[in-house]
This record gives sequence, C-alpha cells and structure tokens, in this order.
Amino acid sequence: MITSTVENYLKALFLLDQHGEKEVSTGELAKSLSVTPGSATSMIKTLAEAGLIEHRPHYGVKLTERGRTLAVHVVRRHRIVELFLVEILGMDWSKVHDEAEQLEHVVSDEVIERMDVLLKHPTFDPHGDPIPRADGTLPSQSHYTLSKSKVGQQLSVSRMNDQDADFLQFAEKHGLMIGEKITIVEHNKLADSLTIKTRDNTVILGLSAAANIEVCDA
Amino acid sequence: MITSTVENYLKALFLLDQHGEKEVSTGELAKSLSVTPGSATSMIKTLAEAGLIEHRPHYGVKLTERGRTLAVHVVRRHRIVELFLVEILGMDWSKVHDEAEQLEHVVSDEVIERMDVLLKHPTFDPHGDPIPRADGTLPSQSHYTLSKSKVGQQLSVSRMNDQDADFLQFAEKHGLMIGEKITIVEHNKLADSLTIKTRDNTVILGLSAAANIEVCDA
DNA sequence: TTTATACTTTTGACTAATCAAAAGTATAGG
DNA sequence: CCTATACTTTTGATTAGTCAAAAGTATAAA
Repeated sequence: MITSTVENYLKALFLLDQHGEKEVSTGELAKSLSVTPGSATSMIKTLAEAGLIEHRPHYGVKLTERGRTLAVHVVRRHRIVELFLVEILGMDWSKVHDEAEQLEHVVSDEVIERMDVLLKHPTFDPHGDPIPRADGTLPSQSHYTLSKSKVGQQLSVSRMNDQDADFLQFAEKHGLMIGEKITIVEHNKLADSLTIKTRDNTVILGLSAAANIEVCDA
Repeated sequence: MITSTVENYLKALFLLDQHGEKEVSTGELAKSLSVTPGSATSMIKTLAEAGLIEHRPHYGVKLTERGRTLAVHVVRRHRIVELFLVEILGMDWSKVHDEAEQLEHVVSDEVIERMDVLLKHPTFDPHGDPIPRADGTLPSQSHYTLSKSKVGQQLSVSRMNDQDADFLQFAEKHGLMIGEKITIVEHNKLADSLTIKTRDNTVILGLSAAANIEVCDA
C-alpha cells in the first residue's frame, strides 16, 4: 500500500538525489524527514521489499525505476497544487508549501490534470521549481546560486532553495521575487556580503543567504 | 489529536442525527462507517474520553457541543470542496463526493474561506445539501421526498439522499438534476411506481428510488 | 418468570509508523 | 594492525486504528 508516509520517503529520496546518481545515506534521509535514523532504517526495509528502492546496507539507498516514477508524480502533484493555490486562490506564495505538503497525498489524478489545464500547463511552480510533466519528464533551465554570481551581472531571480516562510517573506519584502531583475553591485569578501540592486531597493545579503537564491541570466 | 478518523466518526454522528435529538446506536454508527461494531465501541470510548460525545453504554451516543462544532466544520469543508470541484474545476457532480471525502481532512481554513469567497458564499452544494456557515449555523429549506409527493404536483428537485455515483448518473441521464422542474404524472400503488415528467423525458421510478430524491415546491 | 434474540462491549491479535537505546559496522588515524 | 568515531541497524516499546470472536446486557415473547 502506498501510504502518505511512503510517498514522503520516496519524495525525499528524489529531492535529495534528483539525478539518480548517488546513493542517499540513512542519516541524510532521516534528517530530511525529521525522523530518527532507526525509523528511516525500518522504512527503508519496507520500501526495499516493495521494490521501490535498492538498499546496500551501511552504504545507502537509491530509487528504483518504479520508486522514481512514484516520487516524480508526488512532486508533480505538490508543485501543481502550490501554483494553483497561488494563481487561482490568490494565496501568498510563502505559505503554500505546507498546504501542498498535505494535499499532494490526497488529490486525484483527475483533479491534478484539471488544475494543469486551468493553469495552462505550467512548467515552474511559485518557488521556481520545475513541474514534472504527466509522463514523468522534467523541464530544465540553467540556474546558479546568487553567491556564485559576479559583480555587474544582470540577473533574474529563478528559484529559492529555502522554503522557510520567514525567509521567503524577507526575500519578497526586498524585491527578490521569482522573475525579478537584479544587478550585483558589490561583493565584499571581508564582510562576506553581496550588495544587490533590485527594482526599487538595494539589499545587502550574507553569502549564506545568497546561496539560497538561484538566478539565471537576465 | 483530531485525526481524520476522529473527524469521520464525528461527521457520521452528525449526519445520522442532524438535529442532535436522538441518540445514535453503536450499530448504526458502525454501519455508516463500514467498520465492525467492536471498532465503533472502542472509538466511542476514545471520543467520550476526549469530551466529543456522550455515551450511555448499551443505549447510544450523542455529540457534545464541542463535538458537534467540529463535525459541522468537517461538513462545511466537505461541501465547499465539492462545490468548488464542480464549479471551478468543472468536475462531474456524481464524482466529487469521494474526492471531497479525502480533501475535507487536509484543507486549511484559509483555503476553505478563499474557496467560499470565489464561490460567492454558496448555501447549497451540488447535491442540494446545505453548506454550514463558518460560524457553524445551517441554512434551511423545506424539502420532502419524491415518494411522498402527490399526483399533479409541480416540483423542483432539491437534493439527493443517495451519494452512489451510479445512482447519481442514472438520475442525471433522466433529467433529475438539482433545480430541475418536474411534474408527478401518476402514482401506481400496485406497481409501487411513480411516473414523472421531466423537462424532456418521462421516467418511471420505484418508490424506493423515489425516496432517495428530495424535492420542494416549484 | 424465563428464555431467545439482537445488540453492545470486551478481549486479544494485528499493522503501520514511530522513538530510545543497545548493538553492530566501516573507516580514518595512529 | 588496532582503535576511536561516526554512522547504521536491531531491539523492544508505544500509539492509533482495525478485526474476529467471546462475553455480557436489554428486552420482547412465551
């Protein structure tokens, strides 16, 4: 049976290893789901028996084809629901993550496909994350993090790595919304800070905050 | 903790005794939730301890004020979601019940209130059932069942007592949708049947089917 | 008054998921 | 080669919900 818990484990594994390249450790998985390592181990056993992951004890786990397919569909549901909540119900983009976290496990395929049509087959969600297509493939875009950009570059904010509502609100208040054009004014290596010109502000960010914001060329 | 299971028990109790007048028996409750009587008894114990119902052993249970309030809010969520699925997502009214059954336990108050606004504060859902207001009160309307109506009466279909998708599709196909005007042509007591003229059909229904359709004066 | 019947409650067992803590394992450093 | 450390797995307990079947209770009929 694919319970919501199972879906959450599969989704976490997918998000920790989007490309299906490395093995994910029990500890990483446990941390990302806020459960104890022991809980993760026992669920890993269950998922491996169900053929959803492959487990090399003491080394790590990897999604099987079937597990990855299920995970991608959970992600698709999550991101379509998020966008729907923002676009159709007018909710604040900084608050839709938690709501979608619940809804992703119960909305039927029919509802998702109807939302998809209403939203005109969108490719990115309100946080800039790609929305997997119904066939399981992913749209792509070349992102890099703000902390790696050069002075003078004209950029466009493309996604947020941090889903924390406070952080998202802070970003929004300073004109760092998805799609917004920005310019790097100064990179102070001593202060470890980045001065950024947004549409109508100038913001100074520490590099760790800048690492949470992805951009692409404007 | 108010789990979905708890919400389902409370909702079932409310629907079995809308007016809070009689006591509901363990058996009735168990049947309406498709669980064994023993399961119902043990949940009854839990709900009584939580102060959500009052239990007179061997006689029955009744919602407390707090239990009723919670139940009414679940019903509100269910019915708003149903109407939303039909009106905004264009789903078939005969299919939205099961979907709403899942969603009612996870949608937040904020989402419900936004749907309510988008739907312009509706008072009845697609099956003709009243939608409780956010304050817990219920709109009312004088319904009676088709099986009790008289020959010659001009009526308007106002709600369906049976949520079974096949029945709803049958009704729809024969022009027995909510709001549709109909006339009673004949009541054959021997055949136990009712002949009804709809907009562009004449339908013959057995009395047991007729008892599942509520009407009000046209 | 007694008994049969129908219903309710209790009991004991099971599943999914969790945690805390004990036991086991891989590996880097000496 | 040995050991300390960090991580993983195992073990045993707990919770919410369920079922099947045994035991108990209320009541209508004899």
